Amino acid sequence: MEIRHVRYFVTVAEHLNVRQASERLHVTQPAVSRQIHDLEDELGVALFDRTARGLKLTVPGEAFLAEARRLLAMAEQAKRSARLSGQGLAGRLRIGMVESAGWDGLVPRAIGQFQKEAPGVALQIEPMLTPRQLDALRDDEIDGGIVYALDPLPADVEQVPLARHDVILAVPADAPPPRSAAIRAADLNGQPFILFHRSVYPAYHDRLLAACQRAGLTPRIVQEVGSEGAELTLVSAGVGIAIVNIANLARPPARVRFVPLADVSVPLPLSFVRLQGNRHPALQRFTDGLHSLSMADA
Amino acid sequence: MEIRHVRYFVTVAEHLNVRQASERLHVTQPAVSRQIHDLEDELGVALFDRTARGLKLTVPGEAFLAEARRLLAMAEQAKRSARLSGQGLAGRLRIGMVESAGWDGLVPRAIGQFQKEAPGVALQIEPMLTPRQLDALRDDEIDGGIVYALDPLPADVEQVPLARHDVILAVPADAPPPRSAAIRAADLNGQPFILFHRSVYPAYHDRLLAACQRAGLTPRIVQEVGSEGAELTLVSAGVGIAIVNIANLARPPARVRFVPLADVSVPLPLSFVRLQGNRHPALQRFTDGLHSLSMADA
DNA sequence: ATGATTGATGCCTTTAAGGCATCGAAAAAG
DNA sequence: CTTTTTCGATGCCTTAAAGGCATCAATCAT
Repeated sequence: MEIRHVRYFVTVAEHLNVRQASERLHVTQPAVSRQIHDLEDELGVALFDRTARGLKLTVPGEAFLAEARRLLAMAEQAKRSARLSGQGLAGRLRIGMVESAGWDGLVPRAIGQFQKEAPGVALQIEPMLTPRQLDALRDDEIDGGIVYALDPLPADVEQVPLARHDVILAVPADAPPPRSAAIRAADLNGQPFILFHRSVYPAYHDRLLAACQRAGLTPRIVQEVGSEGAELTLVSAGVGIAIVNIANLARPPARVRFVPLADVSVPLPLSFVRLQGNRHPALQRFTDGLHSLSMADA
Repeated sequence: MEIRHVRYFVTVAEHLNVRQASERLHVTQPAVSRQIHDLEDELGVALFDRTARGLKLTVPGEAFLAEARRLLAMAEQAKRSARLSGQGLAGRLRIGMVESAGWDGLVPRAIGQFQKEAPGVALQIEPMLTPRQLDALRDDEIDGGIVYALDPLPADVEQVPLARHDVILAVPADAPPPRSAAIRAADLNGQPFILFHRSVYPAYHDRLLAACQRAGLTPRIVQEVGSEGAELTLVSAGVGIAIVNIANLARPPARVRFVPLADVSVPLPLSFVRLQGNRHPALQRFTDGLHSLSMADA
């Protein structure tokens, strides 16, 4: 039994007339007649009663008709599903993302645009720090990632540069306002510092401290925490000050004031990454969207 | 796209190896290879990534695989459904029945046996009087009927004789017991009679009265009702006596006593009827069951 | 290096679907 | 009641497509 048999059968059952059905199917009447007979032979059951005025469905014919209609619908569904998936318009797309990338700038715009042009894709944004994302890519837990590319990336990882973030000083809102618009790092020696623990993101940790050293600052670290969010919580509480991602300007905590640092810079290249040769169509569509938006920005 | 393409695809997807799949499918490797390519061409999507070590499903391939499995299952289901229906082992069977036929004898046994051998068939028993059943047969409201064949049946109705019922006298339980085992009709002249209205079943009505006349009884009818059940209700209430179907012996009302009539007989040939040429497989199976049981009885 | 896999391809055979002409039966029209 | 039309079925041939065989190129394992 092939789909053709089923298609012919349903058409004949709808017309109860072989000739009309054959016209609709764009084949000759004997061809349809024979296919119906072949189908009946295979099923071992008469699907129609033949009369001089046309055909009449038998009881097994009616039973088969109901199933046949569902079968044809499902065949169409299968084709559509594969095609949509091939165009990146259906399925699931798992994207890892450093939290700070989502608050403003290119990334939220890209996500919005993608959901508009591919509403059939279930976009799963997974908040993750950069090192974890690179592992997740390998283990096929995510299809793409939005990371800070501090270390050189593995050779089989493709990269789309998105933005360049940097760091800024966060101080309690009730601290005395700085004398100038930007603070010099050396003036912060002795102040209580809050920092994330090195294991969270070693490369970032190392570069941040190196930049401070270069500017003549050896921060007196009073507390180490697990995330940048936790740093800002402690700054809000007045426990100390911290050097954090400039992206936090787009989501300022009420009790924190941000102050530019004149002589400390840790370039944070925000990038979209994916495994080279990954042919996931929705991923390709997402990548293209990012590309065109980052072109437009530049 | 034909079912063959889908079947080949699923087999290849399960082995991720064209040669192994081709062995399983009992065709050569190039044949499978080509069918998969044809399918991909039609869908406009690569379903597999080809590597030197074998194949790997693409994202659209995975999407299609899920649908393809359901499609194959449904194709099998459709075939099975038609075949079972053809053997009278699935579907629905609507049987009209005069109520009194179901209480005892061949009919309940036949129904029980049928449900045992064809549990997939939904057997719908529709209680109906004989004239209504003959109309219902015509209008395709029922597939077969269990009737009293008093009048000659229409030419296009087939008949399986099942049993011969007759009539019996029903009197209130608290009436004085009869002097002899059987009563003579003439002794009932003047007694209050309850009868069903002629329109309910004219042929039965006429024969019953004719049989009474022959035995010298002109019943004094005090009430006409719509069914035999209603007659027995009034007999229970002591309103009068009635001549009813002997099948009521198998379901005696508490306040009614049945007494044989020595000289009144209205043969009631219980028959199974169906339209000639009706090829309904479950109906055929049901008819065969009745036939074999009625043979066994005789 | 080399032999053993892998899937792909060219060429041919075989199978089956499709087309044309026609048949026989039955209903509709005369 | 005959004639005509319409119905699906069938025989014969053509065409299209699936299948088989031999072979290839690429890759991996030895």
